[in-house]
Amino acid sequence: MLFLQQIYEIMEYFNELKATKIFSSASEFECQAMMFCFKTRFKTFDKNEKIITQGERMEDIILLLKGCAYVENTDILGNISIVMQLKKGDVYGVEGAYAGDDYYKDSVIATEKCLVLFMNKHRLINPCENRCKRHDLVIKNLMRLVAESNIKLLDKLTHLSKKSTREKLLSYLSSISEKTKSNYFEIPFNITELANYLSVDRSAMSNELSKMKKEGLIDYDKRQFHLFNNKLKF
Amino acid sequence: MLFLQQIYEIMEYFNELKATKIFSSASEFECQAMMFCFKTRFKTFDKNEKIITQGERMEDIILLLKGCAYVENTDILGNISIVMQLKKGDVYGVEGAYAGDDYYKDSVIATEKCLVLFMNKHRLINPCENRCKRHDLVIKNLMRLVAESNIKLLDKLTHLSKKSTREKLLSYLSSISEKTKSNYFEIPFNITELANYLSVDRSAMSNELSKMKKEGLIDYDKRQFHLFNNKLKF
DNA sequence: ATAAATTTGTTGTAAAAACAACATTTTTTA
DNA sequence: TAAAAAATGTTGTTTTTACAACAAATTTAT
Repeated sequence: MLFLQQIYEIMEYFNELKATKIFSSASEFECQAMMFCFKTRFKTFDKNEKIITQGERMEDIILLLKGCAYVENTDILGNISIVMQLKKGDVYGVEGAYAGDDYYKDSVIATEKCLVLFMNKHRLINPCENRCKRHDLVIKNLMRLVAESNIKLLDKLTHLSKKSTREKLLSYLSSISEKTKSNYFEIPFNITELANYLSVDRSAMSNELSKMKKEGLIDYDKRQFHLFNNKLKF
Repeated sequence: MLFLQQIYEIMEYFNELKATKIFSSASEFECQAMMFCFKTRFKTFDKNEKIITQGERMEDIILLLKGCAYVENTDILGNISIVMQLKKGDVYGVEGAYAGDDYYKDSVIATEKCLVLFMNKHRLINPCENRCKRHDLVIKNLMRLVAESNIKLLDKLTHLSKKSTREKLLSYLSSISEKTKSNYFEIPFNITELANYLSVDRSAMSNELSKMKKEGLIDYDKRQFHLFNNKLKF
């Protein structure tokens, strides 16, 4: 009964699985095998519903198949902060699982209607006895995800560790410039989001951007930026 | 010839390998097998010598077996910043390898005499055909390392994204308090290092700490801190 | 197409941080 | 153990930032 239900679910949601980084290269049959192997469950959540509750026992890693959610942490003093946003294809819990956490360190809350895949953490992170063929690949994909997240965090830290708003901006903009190999590029944030990303006051940042434009260091319009490296380099 | 040399090297350095997180559970024989599998090379570096050069083609992941080093990045504008410190047992290059980087994104420089193990990144991250028995475990250990690094970075980001020095301090101190499950604890930094970690001016931070002490929020002496939660919570 | 909501740029003010300079204490090392 | 080096605490000054308030522009929804 449960067995059949799972088969049906995978048939129903295979396209969503296929679209994720961690299952992208698996066939429907292989997905089925893994679904049993990882003891998966699909579940839908409404907007504002709690998908994961901070402090509860951590049995599963989740994969967001549809919708958006955010990771929220409440510290010992009761301060609540949004740790990150999750979108389609993102996972939560991998780091904790590998680091040996027994309890969820954050809550995950649906920003809109979500479809979530729960996977048993032990089954997922330990290559299985019967070596279901694609497990190694899933682990590698998982590792890539964590590695990429690491790189993003390190980038952000580089910017945030600059003292002034201007330095933060230049650190950010030049990193984008480096990535795109161009000094004319589009950023993935609007101004408000950028201020939020850099943890600075929006109006102060907007002000600083204006100054930099006046000084001829940069030019910008909406998300389109132009870095005048000749003015910046020595 | 080379073959014999490698055997000798592993015999010579087995204790160092054993002491690292990624090879801790492997026997000498298994280490030998893996060393061939990963095409390893041991190499020593003097103080201030460059172990890895930013921009060069990335073939290897390195594991620091003896000594200390630091990771240094030069951005597009020519600004140099220290990304992190490496100590015995730390690896560099794993994230880049999994993220598919072709070139080293940073330089690694020895702070003192170092012994370094170079491992071919492809061999290391792809479970091998002949399935040398411990490879899976090494990959899992590697993943744990990256996962833990991720958690640390996220922690630091939480603190740095606070706007005021006081908030940064409280965020940091309460996270330690949470980890140690006590409001009386020792921090792993001295005051100067803490200011550096939190990216704030040392003297300003010292001043802020004094104020907080006067206000009865905290008490401290050297690295020993006491958080008065009752004063902090609402 | 219009109204409503959101984002953006600007300004002035108050608060906070960086910076510099220095005396004192602590730690290191010769 | 003495001398040197490094870390720490304190203060005053200058610079920068956050914050608040608001008008203008842009985007979204109806």
